[in-house]
Amino acid sequence: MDDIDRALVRNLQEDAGRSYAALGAAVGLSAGAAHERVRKLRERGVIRRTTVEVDPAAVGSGVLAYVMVDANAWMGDSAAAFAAIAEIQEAHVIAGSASVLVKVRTATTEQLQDVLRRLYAIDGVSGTQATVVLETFFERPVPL
Amino acid sequence: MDDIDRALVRNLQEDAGRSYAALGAAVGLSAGAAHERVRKLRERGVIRRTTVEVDPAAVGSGVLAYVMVDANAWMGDSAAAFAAIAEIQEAHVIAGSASVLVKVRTATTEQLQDVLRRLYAIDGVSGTQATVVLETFFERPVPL
DNA sequence: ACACCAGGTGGACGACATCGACCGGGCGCT
DNA sequence: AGCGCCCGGTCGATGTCGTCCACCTGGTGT
Repeated sequence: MDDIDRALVRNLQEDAGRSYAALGAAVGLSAGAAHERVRKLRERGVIRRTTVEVDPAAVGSGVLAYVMVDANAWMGDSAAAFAAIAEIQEAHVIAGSASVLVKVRTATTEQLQDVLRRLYAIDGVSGTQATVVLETFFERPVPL
Repeated sequence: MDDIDRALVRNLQEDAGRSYAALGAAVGLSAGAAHERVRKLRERGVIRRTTVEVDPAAVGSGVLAYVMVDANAWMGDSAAAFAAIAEIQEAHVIAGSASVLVKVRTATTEQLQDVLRRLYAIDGVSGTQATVVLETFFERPVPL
């Protein structure tokens, strides 16, 4: 994981469709060498997968909210219960007054309310506090 | 934006490296037709870009925190000020007691503290409340 | 000083993206 | 209702690119 690897990852974050020849040229390597390094980055799990960034509003998820979930029980083993709610994009166990922080995307605020209802149905959940996003300044890849 | 488009996007979210032939087969179309639909999805901005998902811990961003930023002024035009802090991965204007919610990734808690210091330096920022993530259950693509 | 090896180069081969010519079915117009 | 237009599809040709391999080189440890 040297500077060249970091440059490769940065390039792929910008555009994963870039050719290995272009990738190599960008970091001063041949196409074959660039290919080999990227292969190893995948193998090591540094690169998890190559995916596509979607405009949430265009696919019917115009409403974004963060929900602090309070609990009266140990939530460490409840990942599956949160994953079962399709509208939840992220779920984290947090330090602080609440127990879990989830990121929710829905089409409407009514559907957001429905997600809150389903959150309450999870074992151990004692309360929620939703924060609705008014405007997203930016969302960008993991920093290097 | 019909069911076929949704299926295509779902497939590309899973693996953007999939061939157009495989993509077409998955939705009952020829490679050419699949290619054309994906091209239009990009053109329309439904697909913003094709990128690579990176393991944050592997690139020196093992600490994740959400920070509620309080302000005593209108923050609507301050996107650039937040974008200038490289460790900030997301920044949203929110409804509620705080003004802005930011997602921060750093290597250490010391660096997190430094980010908080730089947040205070932004015009209009009057306070911060950081929530450190202990464990991430999951992070997944925008739901369809 | 020598041998080993991780990591790089360049070329060959096959697969895949990309484009164009052609086709069919749905919709609006007369 | 009939006609023609056009969006969106299939199929096939072409060139680029990913992928693999054989060979090379510079650094490291004994």
